[in-house]
Amino acid sequence: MAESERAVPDRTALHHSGPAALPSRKLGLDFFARSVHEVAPELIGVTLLVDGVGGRIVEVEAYDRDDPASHAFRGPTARNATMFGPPGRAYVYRSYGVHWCLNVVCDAASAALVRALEPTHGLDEMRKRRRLDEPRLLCSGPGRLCQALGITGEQDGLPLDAPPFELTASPAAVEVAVGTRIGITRAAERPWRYGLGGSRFLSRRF
DNA sequence: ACAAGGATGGACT
DNA sequence: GTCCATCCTTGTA
Repeated sequence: MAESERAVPDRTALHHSGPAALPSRKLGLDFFARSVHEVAPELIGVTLLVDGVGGRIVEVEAYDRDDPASHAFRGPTARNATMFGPPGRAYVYRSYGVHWCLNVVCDAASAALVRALEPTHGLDEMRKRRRLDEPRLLCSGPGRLCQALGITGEQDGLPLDAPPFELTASPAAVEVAVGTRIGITRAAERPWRYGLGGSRFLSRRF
């Protein structure tokens, strides 16, 4: 089969209706106590705030226990301890010695990497932290959004249903684009990247 | 003890 | 497109 004919999931789409009809419903720990493969797509459209600064999640990736690309693949270590703890916590790790990346811990040592937000709250604070004005570049990437929201290793292990975190379900139904994950070498073909296909705030187009 | 390399981003050609 | 800063984690000896 020619490379161009290979079945790629990038144009696939699915839907989630939002966890409830109630607008502004805060996500409790039970939301995260499921397979990351259920949770990750439902995170699209969720508003993520840290001390009131943040926005709407437009891109995430799923990593599970039997996933060669996951930090949890080789079992518990000091770094990934949070992934093996209870669901609903923030797993924050340092990437390339420079950046911080935020994950939402789900069931069974799985987690969803939050890769991009559409900034909606605290734009000025984000601009200050990022030393950059352009809204499009504030949170379009896992390292960028952590810098914009002030997330560091200090938040590793903290529960997501309490300050400084606040996660609020989307009031509306969302169409979710699906694609392959970015920046990994192992298990790179798994279609575990989810996002708002048309968003200008993605780290990369679907 | 040591070397390899990474779930990135910014600068540059 | 390419290069690489920077440092911590991990695998291996």
